[in-house]
Formats: sequence, C-alpha cells, structure tokens
Amino acid sequence: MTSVVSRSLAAVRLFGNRSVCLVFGEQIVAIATVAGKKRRVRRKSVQEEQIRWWEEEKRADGVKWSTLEHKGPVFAPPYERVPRNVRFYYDGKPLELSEETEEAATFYAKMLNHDYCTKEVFNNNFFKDFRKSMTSKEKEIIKDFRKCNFQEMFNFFQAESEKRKAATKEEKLVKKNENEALMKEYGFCMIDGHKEKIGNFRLEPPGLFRGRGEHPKMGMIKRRIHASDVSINCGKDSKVPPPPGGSRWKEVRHDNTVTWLASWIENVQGQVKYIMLNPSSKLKGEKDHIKYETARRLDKVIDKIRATYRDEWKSKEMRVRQRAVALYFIDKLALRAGNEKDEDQADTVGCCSLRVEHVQLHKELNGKENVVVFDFPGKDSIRYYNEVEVEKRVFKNLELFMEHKKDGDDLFDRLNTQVLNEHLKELMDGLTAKVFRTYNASKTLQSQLDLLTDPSATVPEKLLAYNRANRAVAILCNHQRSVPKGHEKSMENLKEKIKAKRDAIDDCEAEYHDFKKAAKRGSVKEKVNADKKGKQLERLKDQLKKLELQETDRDENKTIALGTSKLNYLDPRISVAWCKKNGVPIEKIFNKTQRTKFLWAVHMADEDYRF
DNA sequence: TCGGTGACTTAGAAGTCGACTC
DNA sequence: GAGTCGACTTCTAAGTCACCGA
Repeated sequence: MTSVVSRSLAAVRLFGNRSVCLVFGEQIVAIATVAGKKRRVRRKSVQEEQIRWWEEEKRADGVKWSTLEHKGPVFAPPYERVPRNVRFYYDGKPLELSEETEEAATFYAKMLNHDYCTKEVFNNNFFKDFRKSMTSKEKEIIKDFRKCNFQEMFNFFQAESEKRKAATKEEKLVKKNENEALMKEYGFCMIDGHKEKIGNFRLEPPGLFRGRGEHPKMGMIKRRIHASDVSINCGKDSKVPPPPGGSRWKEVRHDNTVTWLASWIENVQGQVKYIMLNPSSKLKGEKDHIKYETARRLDKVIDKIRATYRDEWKSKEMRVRQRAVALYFIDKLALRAGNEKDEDQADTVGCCSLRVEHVQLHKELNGKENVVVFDFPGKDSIRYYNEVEVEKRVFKNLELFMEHKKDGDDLFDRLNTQVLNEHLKELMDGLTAKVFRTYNASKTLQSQLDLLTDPSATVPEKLLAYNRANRAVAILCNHQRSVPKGHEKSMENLKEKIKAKRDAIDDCEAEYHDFKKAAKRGSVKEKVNADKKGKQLERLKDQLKKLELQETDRDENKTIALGTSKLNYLDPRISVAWCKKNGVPIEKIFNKTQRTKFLWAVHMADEDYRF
C-alpha cells in the first residue's frame, strides 16, 4: 500500500519548482500537467494550500509578513432567552429574571452537573458576579446563593442537547454545511499571497471561568466580547474586515512584526487573547522547525554544559551552586523553568519556584541512597511525584539550600528563571530552560526507538514499540490525563474478545489436527481441508496477537497522554524517518492534523535522519 | 534591577464525529 | 438504524520568555 509519505512526495515532485502543494483533507492532491495532460491525484473534502516554506529563503529578522488580509473573528451568537416555562427559582418560588441576569444564570445552569459546582470558591465567585449582572430589584430579592435553584434550566439544556443528538441526518447535514460555510469565509486568511488556515477564528463565548486546580478566580463570569473590545491586525493595503452592524473595532493596526490577526483583553485575568494561525501555517511551521534545530544544536554542547554544571556544584558562590543544581534537575528530570506567579493564580510551581515543602530528602529510601522525593503541583495543577536518586553532591547541596528554611520558603532563593536563562544564553545562542525539555524528549524518543524496534517484527509490534518509546517521553515530561470514562469497561470488552478468540483458536486447532490425520491416510479432499484450516488458524493467531498488543497498549496508556509530547516536544523527523526505515505507513503514527502540521518534516527527513 | 506586559507555546478537558457492533 | 466508544478536533487556560520603561 502506498503510504501518505510517498503519496505526498509524489505530489510534490509533480509540482516541480512551484512553492505550494495542495492538501485536500486527508490526502495530498496535486493537479499538475504531465506531458500536456492534466493528471489528478486523489482528492478529499476541504482544500488548503500549504506553502513549501522549507525550500524558501528565510525573512530578515523581526518581520513576519508583508501582506495580510482576513475577515475578522466570528462573534459568539447573541443570547437567546430560554422559553417562559423554563424558570429560575429563588427560595422555592419561580422568579422572572431580566435578560442579563437570566443569561448569567444559564452559565451556571449549564454546569450544574460538573464538579466545579461543588466547590465553594467557584460558587462564591459566580454568585458575586451573578449579583453584579442583576437589576437593583433582583439584587434586593436574590441575596443567598443557597436559595437559588437552576434545575429547570439545567433540564432544559440537557433536553436541548438530547434533541441535537437525535436530529435527523438531514438536519445534521444542514448544520454541518452551515459550519463549513462559516469556516470557508472566516477560517482562512491571505498572508503574503497564500491562503492559510486560522487556528481559532471564533471569539471565546461568554461563560464561567474554569481555572484549573485551586484557582482563586474559578466561577467568575467571562464577559461577552464586542467589536469595541477587539483589535484587528492586518496589512496596510488590505481591506479592513467590517465590524458587525454599526459597531467599531477597538483599534485597527498594521503590525507586521507580530503574527496575530485579532486580539482582545479577557476580563477575568486581564490577559491579552489572540486569534492566530493554524499550526499547519508557514509562520508556525518555521518556528517549530527552528525549535527542533535549536534542540539539535544543544546536542553538540550538552556534554560540556553537563560537565560545567557538575563542576559548579562545588562553587564557593551559593548563587552558582543553586543555578547548577536547578539546571541539573531541568536536564535530568525535564522540569519546567518555573516562573513566579501572582497571588490571584493557582499555586503551581516549576524548577526555579520550588519551595521547601516540595522536596523531601532521604539518605536512604527503598534500598536507594541520596533520594530526593519531589511532590508538587506543576502546570495545570498536575501533580509531579518522583523519587529520584541523585549524586551525593547534589544531595549535600540540597541539604545546604534547605538549612534554616521552613515550608513556604524558596528552595532556590538566589535564582529565578530570568537569571537562569541569561546564564544559558551564554552557554549557547538561543538556549533557554525549555530547550532542555525539547532536547531530552526528542533524544529519548530516538534512543528508545533504537532500543525497542525489532526490524523483523510485524507492523503492529513495531507500533507497540513506537508507542512505548512515545510513552517513555510522556512519562519523562509528566504528561498525564485522567483515566478515560469507561476505561474499565473497554478493557473488559477487550478481554472478552481475547477469550473468544482463544476459544476459536482451540476449536480451529482441533479441527486442523483431525483433517491432518485424515489427510495422512491419503484423502485428497481432507488434504485440501487441512490446508484451508491451517490458513484459518494462522489468521486467527494473528488476530489474537493484535488484540493482545492492543490490550497492553491501552492499559499502559491509561493515565498517560501521548499527544502532548508528539505535538510539542518530539522532532517529527524522527518519527518520519522511523516510519520510512521500518515500512510503517505514516498515518499509523500521525493522524490527519498531525500530518498537516508536520508536512515539512515528511518532506525533509529521509530514513537516515537522526536527531 | 525590577515589575509589568505582550507574544507566543504548551496543556488537559470538553465536545464532536464517525466507525464498529448488534 | 440505534447505540456505543474511541479517536480526533476544538477550546481556552496556563505556561515560557523577551522586551520595555521607570
């Protein structure tokens, strides 16, 4: 079977010197002239153009584009009141709400079955903002959150959702077509003469803020965004997108040193939010490529850097020792840099912001010496727990850093991310703390693939090897997920399937031996039957093996998220090369989105590529 | 030097879709 | 044809890091 890799390569060859190739949904499509004849290579769904930027000259520093034109963002649909029979109750009695108050109530009602609604902070924050949306009359009545009843509204939205699911094929098709039309109009922009996909062309709709972990602002109301909140960025000579009916944009600017198309300030945290390009775009792809090239440059100096920081564990200066130990953790454990955070954000930490209570020192633990136990909330409040055996000198240093300190004190009191990155810049141009994560992730994938791939194995076996290598990276980077709903059930189903397959094999085997015996007695018919059974048996055994591999893979993956590392940390050229070398179709490793994002890698890497 | 801000990447959860099974 | 379930896609929060001005 022709893989997408070779198909896409074929498409590119057909284009000769043109610097775009067309990607139609799943397959690469080229309509090119060969010997005067129009030749068509398979097509599917929506068309996008992808620039072969990796074959073009890089632009001078700072400037991101020359021309940029787009239609502006899509606004959230206006609020539609719930039917009159769907009521909000206060203190057991139905209460008619003004439009704004009702909308706020629906934000909460829609989340009624969510864990968030059991949290005090969430409820308090919501109620405070809910009251802000009320008329003075409503404010006088609605004073106690515990007396609010959103149940009828919740039931209404549940029923609406059921209705949507139960819609007829035709109704669903109409909806799909509407969405596609919207995407066609607003989902693309023209940048430097090329049509490129926009990543998020819709403005965030109003609702309740869902901060992760123990976020002090969870439950606050995210306001509706109007044109007057939105800044537009487009080319000087381009057509400025028209703001919706009679309104005005906050600002129209023509800044070609940035990549965003529109921005606004979100009211809960006061952060700037952006409309940006899709990962398949030239701008994002180039950046991604540079990221992996920087990580590869690190490979050339890593030995020296490691030798230096080990040496610095003995430094007379506390500042230098702390920096060296922190760098060791960033390198060995792939910890994040750990910027300082404000009081009004969830309390999470990274390497530089580790506090005394996040590490425990054990001279001996479970038969290992000099063990550091890390236990802290990391990004997204995901717990990082790791028992690590460290060099004696690191251990001694940690004891020193923790001397006379109490819980709440910084472990590295002479260090922050800025200081660390300034130091890293001196070691290598473009080096920052996060480069180590990219470097160690990609390096791990490469070495694990070398270790785990058996060239003579079947494709499913090779895939298990790939997933295990990917898993090693996900574990290193602490990419976790909650156990998927119905995991137990799906494992049970798989086990049942496996059992059924084993039974079938037993039956088939018995019949096979019977036929064989009969065939030995000289019956031609029985010999044919024996051959047939033998083939069936082989097939069944293959199927069983596939199922067993699937079982192992799924269970090992229960709490580990592979996607994050694949998308952000693993040099895609490693995977492309591995596929090419091992005869594994690329679509087994990268789904459609990943293939479009990493098209550059598909073109760049041959089977000998090494990270 | 420090704090604030802006731009961009990285992250898991939620929502949607479509393949498979009965 | 309906229901189920996993894969894919979208959404948006939460990081990193550079830059700027006081």
